[in-house]
Amino acid sequence: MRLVSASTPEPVLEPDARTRLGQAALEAFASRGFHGTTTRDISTAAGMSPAALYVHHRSKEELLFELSRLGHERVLEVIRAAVARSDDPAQQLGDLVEDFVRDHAVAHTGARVINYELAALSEEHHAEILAVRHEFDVVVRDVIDRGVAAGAFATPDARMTALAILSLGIDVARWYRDGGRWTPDEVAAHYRLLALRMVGVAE
Amino acid sequence: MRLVSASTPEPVLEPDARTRLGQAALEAFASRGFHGTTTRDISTAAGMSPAALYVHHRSKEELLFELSRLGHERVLEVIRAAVARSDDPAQQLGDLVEDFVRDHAVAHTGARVINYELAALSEEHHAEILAVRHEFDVVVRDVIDRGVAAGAFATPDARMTALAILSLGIDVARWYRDGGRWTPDEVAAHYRLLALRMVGVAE
DNA sequence: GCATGGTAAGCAAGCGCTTAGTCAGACCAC
DNA sequence: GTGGTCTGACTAAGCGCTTGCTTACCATGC
Repeated sequence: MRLVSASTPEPVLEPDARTRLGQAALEAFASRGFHGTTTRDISTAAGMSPAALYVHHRSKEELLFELSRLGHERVLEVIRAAVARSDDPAQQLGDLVEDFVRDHAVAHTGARVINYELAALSEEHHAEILAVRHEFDVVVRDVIDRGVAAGAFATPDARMTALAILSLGIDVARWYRDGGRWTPDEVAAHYRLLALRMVGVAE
Repeated sequence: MRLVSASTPEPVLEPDARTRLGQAALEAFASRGFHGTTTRDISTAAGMSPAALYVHHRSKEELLFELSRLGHERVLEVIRAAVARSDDPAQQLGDLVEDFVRDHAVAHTGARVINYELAALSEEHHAEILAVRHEFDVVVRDVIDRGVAAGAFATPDARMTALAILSLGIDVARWYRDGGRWTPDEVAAHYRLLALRMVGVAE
């Protein structure tokens, strides 16, 4: 979040105040929700006074919006990059699901915020985020459509199948816990198989 | 919720105060979350003063707990009934998913509360709800285990597959909107197919 | 000598919940 | 039936506290 300043190299261990506030807010929003989190929770966790939040952000809502926007754009980049690695629809869908799911397991804190705190955004900010989310659908649906056109996939409703595949990944953010039964890679690999089966690809 | 009183038959159109408070709370919690909902929101929507809430419920949290407990027990009954209708694992899993998904689409308001407001419960109440949710996993896993044992299903990890199938249904509550592109029955039928494919049943 | 980044103190509003009391109907001796 | 008592649902008012956010001010480094 901070512009690089060559004149103050500073230790990597201590991120700047703006970043610390963002991290603290992300964790608080993920565990207690936007309305369950106070500005004092955030600023205290970042080691600052309540007023410091307003030096770096206009409001609590705008801080959520910024975290949400950054998170959504990062995830969109993840799935676009996965699709770009191949021309084969089955490979594309498999890679997309694997990367999407792994990301939701590894970054489940952030993923919880971007998936479950949308309703706390202002109307304008909400609309802006929904536009990015719509791109998720488009990317997945396009891959499925191409797979169907190539005869590799079979599904009675590509749009609903795309939604279901994204659902699978999103819900990982809800239930995944660090140090639980599975690693992110294990979940990702299994979900790749499930998604390919959902579109009718036989092993 | 109200005990029948023969001496005051009253019109069916107007539920009693306790029920109205419950319905108002469910809708408010679903759309704004537990912490985003005030006791004044709830009581006003039920057509009463703020103090009326405390005539029928000990606290806002206990009202959430009661809604959550009732909702979970109802859903558990839905999936148990679906499994009880057949002895064939494929039929059982198909029926279970179809009924579970339809329920989450039709009753998405209640389903949002029971799936996404757990963190607002007290520790004791949370634990009690988790016990019911564990039963969901057990029911689905048992069906899949029996299908695998019978040679009807094939999956590298029955436990994770069970979780993924429940995920699919739970996430319906997040995205489903009344009057949207699909009816609950259409979603349920499609998800039945997806779930059966996920366990390796070919059409 | 002035941005930049921070704080102490506190404001107005809103919060969950309580208190003291009203009122309609059920109950019952007479 | 009638008058008296009791009970349970409900409210007006408000308490003590917390909320998001502001203001006035201070320290540091270019």
